[in-house]
Amino acid sequence: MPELPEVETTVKGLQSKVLNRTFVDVWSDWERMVKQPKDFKVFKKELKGKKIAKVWRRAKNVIFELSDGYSLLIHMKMTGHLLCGRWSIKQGTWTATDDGPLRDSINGYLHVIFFLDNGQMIALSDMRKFAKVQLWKTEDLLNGKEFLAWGPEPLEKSFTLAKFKETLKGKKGKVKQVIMVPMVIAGIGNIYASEALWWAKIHPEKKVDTLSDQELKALYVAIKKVLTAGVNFGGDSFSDYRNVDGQKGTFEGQKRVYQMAGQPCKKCKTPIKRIVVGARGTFFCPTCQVL
DNA sequence: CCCGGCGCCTGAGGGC
DNA sequence: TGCCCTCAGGCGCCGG
Repeated sequence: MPELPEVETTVKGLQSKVLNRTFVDVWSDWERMVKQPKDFKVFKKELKGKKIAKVWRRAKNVIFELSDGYSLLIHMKMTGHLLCGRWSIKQGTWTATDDGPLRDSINGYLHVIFFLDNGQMIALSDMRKFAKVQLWKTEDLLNGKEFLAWGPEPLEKSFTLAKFKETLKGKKGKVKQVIMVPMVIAGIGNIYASEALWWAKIHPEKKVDTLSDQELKALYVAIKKVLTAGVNFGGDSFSDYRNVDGQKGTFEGQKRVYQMAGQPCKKCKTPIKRIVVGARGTFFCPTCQVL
């Protein structure tokens, strides 16, 4: 699912394809994905004619900075991904008009398609329909309650060990749950949380306020390590995630625990265990990661 | 205030 | 073979 590395990969792909293009139209067969403005007709009217000046990422959101002081924000949630290609719409259903990114069935759930002025399109494919699309005045977005509340970006230079410790200070609960909260740290989801904790040799259910200085440092290093690897390998290869060309990432070989229950730990050969933490599947080595 | 649980969705997979 | 039930999962929100 799209976490920081997957969203980052999507953003890079978009930067290479859609900068300086202008939105000329937008189609949807599931208009409730557009949350702001709530009325799809208004959304369409406001988006038309806006030019893409910049594409960037904040937390797990893709943000298109547009002309006239607007920004388009897309959160892909679990099964969403953005594809670049060409489609035609007839009687409310879409058809691909080139052999673009529809490489496998998971790409075939297009629910919002943005049309650009050069005939190119950006499509939001999302099997589960959880994705969220919002158009804001950039100023309102940047000063919005939600935007301001997001935690630090773990791959930014300003995210130092001291900053990380400060971030976790006073937090309670199980470490895995805490590092997955967007308002604590941005961009870490279920996959990379399990992976980071394995590298740091910390049990996912260990209370965050009982972590030693050494463990905090190990976790800090591990978070940066797995997210950086995720970006470098173009995102994960085992979820519904696809890049803008419809292809999987190549993180597969880097994976150590996620969805590997029963397989031997890469450090000690103990079978990886699956437990549920905060209603989410969680994978760890019961020997390397003790409570 | 903190934590658990729900809602939004639908394909996959298990049971019978 | 096919139907039905359950589950996964980001994350905001609600209720205890």
